[in-house]
Amino acid sequence: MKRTLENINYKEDTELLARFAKALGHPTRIAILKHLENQSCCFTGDLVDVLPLAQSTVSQHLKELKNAGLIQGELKPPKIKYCINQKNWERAKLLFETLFNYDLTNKKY
Amino acid sequence: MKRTLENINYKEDTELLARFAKALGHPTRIAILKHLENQSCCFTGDLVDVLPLAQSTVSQHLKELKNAGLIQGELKPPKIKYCINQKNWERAKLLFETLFNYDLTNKKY
DNA sequence: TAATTCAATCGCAAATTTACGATTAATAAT
DNA sequence: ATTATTAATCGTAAATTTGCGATTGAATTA
Repeated sequence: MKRTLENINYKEDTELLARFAKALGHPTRIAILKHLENQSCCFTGDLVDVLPLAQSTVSQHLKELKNAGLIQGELKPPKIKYCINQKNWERAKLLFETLFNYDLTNKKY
Repeated sequence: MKRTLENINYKEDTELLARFAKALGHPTRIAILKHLENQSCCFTGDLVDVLPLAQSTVSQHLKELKNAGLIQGELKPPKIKYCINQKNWERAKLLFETLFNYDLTNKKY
């Protein structure tokens, strides 16, 4: 963005939720996460086989999911085993639930 | 993106979920939606007062939320009243739930 | 009719995202 | 020691996103 002289401070939860949402904001990354849910874990190569994208592109998507904290990689040389980061996955789940269930939780009484 | 000669076809739900997630992928837009949940509905001007952003920028964020189907605008000349699009909101909620509750719904038995 | 109000849109600039091929680094196998 | 395998990273290009001020269009009010 341009001319952003001062940064905006949103609530921490808002920032975090947006971060998670942004990471989920690409069909390839949704597909990766769905695959990880099915397989529990998998190697980068498995995903390259499944997705119609170059290895470097898949690697980049994995990096973004990792940076957002949604997945984690474990070294199994020379491969890397990726799994969903359960702790942050639960965190994300709760943040989305809070957003979508606002009416039920806060407006009923 | 570059050199995308053929488009990738993901499942419809995957595409839709990614679309919703992308729209949620900015703290300003999360803030707008939270505000709409609190107020039920509001005018663009209300949001401009609340957010430390230019009117045109807020308008752009509203446009993205509208394009994703998460909100809808109702003409109340010369103002425009924005509300959450309940139908699509529910759709989004379900798609996120399906993603996050995969283990529970599909792996328990 | 003219002035005012509200919000979308335009035009621009900078940053970020998406994608690819090529290269690199690390490890395993020969 | 050399070769092969795996996946990250680099460099590049194009598209998209984010932000702003200025302008426009629509409708209300004076």
